[in-house]
Amino acid sequence: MCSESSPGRTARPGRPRSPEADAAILLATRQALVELGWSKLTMGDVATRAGVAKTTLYRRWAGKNELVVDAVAVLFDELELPDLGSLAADVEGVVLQFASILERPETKTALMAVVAESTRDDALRGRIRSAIVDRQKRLVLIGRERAQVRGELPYEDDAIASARHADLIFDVVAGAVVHRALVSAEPVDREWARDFTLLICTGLQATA
Amino acid sequence: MCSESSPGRTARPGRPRSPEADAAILLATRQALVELGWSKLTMGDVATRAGVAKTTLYRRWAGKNELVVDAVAVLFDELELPDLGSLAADVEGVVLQFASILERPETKTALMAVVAESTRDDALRGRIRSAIVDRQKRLVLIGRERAQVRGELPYEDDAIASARHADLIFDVVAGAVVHRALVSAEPVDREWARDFTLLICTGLQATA
DNA sequence: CCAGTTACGCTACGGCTCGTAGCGAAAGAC
DNA sequence: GTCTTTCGCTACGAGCCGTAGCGTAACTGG
Repeated sequence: MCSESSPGRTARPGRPRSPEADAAILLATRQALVELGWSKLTMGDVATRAGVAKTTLYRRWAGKNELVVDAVAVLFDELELPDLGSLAADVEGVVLQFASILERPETKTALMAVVAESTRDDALRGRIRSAIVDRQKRLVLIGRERAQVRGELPYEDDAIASARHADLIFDVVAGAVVHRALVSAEPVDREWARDFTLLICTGLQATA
Repeated sequence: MCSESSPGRTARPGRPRSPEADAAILLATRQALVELGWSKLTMGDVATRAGVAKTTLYRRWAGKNELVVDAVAVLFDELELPDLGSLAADVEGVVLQFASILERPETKTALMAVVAESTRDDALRGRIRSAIVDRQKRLVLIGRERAQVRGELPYEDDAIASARHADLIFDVVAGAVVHRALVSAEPVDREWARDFTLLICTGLQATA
C-alpha cells in the first residue's frame, strides 16, 4: 500500500525539474547583475544567458524580486566565523565577513533593491529574512555565545530581553557595514573594522 | 552696461519655469510613492497627478531616480536637533529624528531603491549625498561638537582622524536605524533608541 | 509497453512604460 | 514687436512584461 519511494516525499509523477537549469539560471542572474545591475536586468535576458526558455523562469519564480533573492542568497552560504580568541577579534571577523560579500558587485546592486521592494511585499521580506538576514544574524549569535563562554559577556536570564539585545547588536553591526559600503560607498577594510570594533566594544566616550 | 538685473544670476530670456509646477510634481511624486511604491511609480502617472505634461518632467529631471531623490529630499529639511543637555540625550534625539523620517511610507520605499541605483551611477550618488546624506550627517557633527563643549568627548587634533571618526559614528548611527527600520522592519521607538544609545555610549561589555 | 502527468522550448501576443519628436500657444526679456 | 524659452498635447518606435498555446521530452505507475 505504501506507494512512496526512496527520494524524500516528492514522489510526483511526470518529468522532474532540471537541477542543471536551476543552477544555470541562478548563475546567469548573478552574471547579469554584475554586467547590467539590478534595474537593467530583465527576465528575458537571464533566460537567454542561462540557455533556457523564459517560461521556464516563470514556472519557478514569481518574478525578478524572488529570482534575485535566491541568486544572491547562495553567496551567504559561505558565511563562517572561526573562533578568533576574543570578543573584539570575533566582532572584527564578523564585520569583514559581511564586507567580503557586500562588496561584490552582484550584492551591492541587488541587496538594497530587493529590500526596497520588500517594504511593500511581506512574502518577499520573509524570503529575504530566511535566505539572507538570518544567515547573517547567526554569526552574531555565535559570536555572543562564545563571548559568554569566555566570560567577556554575561549570560542573560530574561529570554526576550536577551533576544532583543541580540537584535539590537545585529542591527548595529550589519547596519553599519551596509551603510559604510553602500551609502557612504567607502571600503570596509581592516582599518575600518578595527575602528568599528573599538567603538562597539568600549563605547563612544572611551574611544578617544 | 551692466545688463544683469536683480534676481541672482539667472537672467535668462524666455518664459521662466513655473515654480508651481515644480512643487506640484514633487508633491505628486511623494503621493505616488505612498500609494504605489517605488517600483510601480511611473513618470506618466506622476505627470497626470501633478496636472502637467510628461515632457515637462523630462525637461527638469533626467529620470525617475533623480526625481524621487529630489521629492524625498525636502523631507530631510526638517531635521533639527535641539540641545537636550547630554551626549546620551542627543544621540537618542538624533536616532528618533532619523526614525521619524525613515518610517514614512514615502521614504521607506524610495530611499533603499535610489541607493541601490546609485551603486551604478556616480552622479546619482552625489545627488543623494548632498540632498540627503549630508543633511543627516550634520546632526551627528552638531551632536559631537556639543559633547566636546560639555567635556563629554575630547577634541581631536588630527583633522583627518577626526573626520574619519565622525564618518564612523555616522555610519553606525544611520546604518543601525536604517537596518532596524527597513531590513528588520521593526519600529524605532523610544525604547529601542534608549537601548541603542546605551550600547553606543558605553559599549558592548558595559551594556549587561 | 502504454497511458497519465509534468517540464521544457518555442512562438506569438496584448498591454504597459519609456523617452523623444513635433506642433502651436503662452509668458517673460529686450 | 521680436526673440527666446516653456508648456500642453499628440503621436511614435522601442523594449519589457507575463501568459497562452503548441508539440516534444522525461519520468511514474499499471
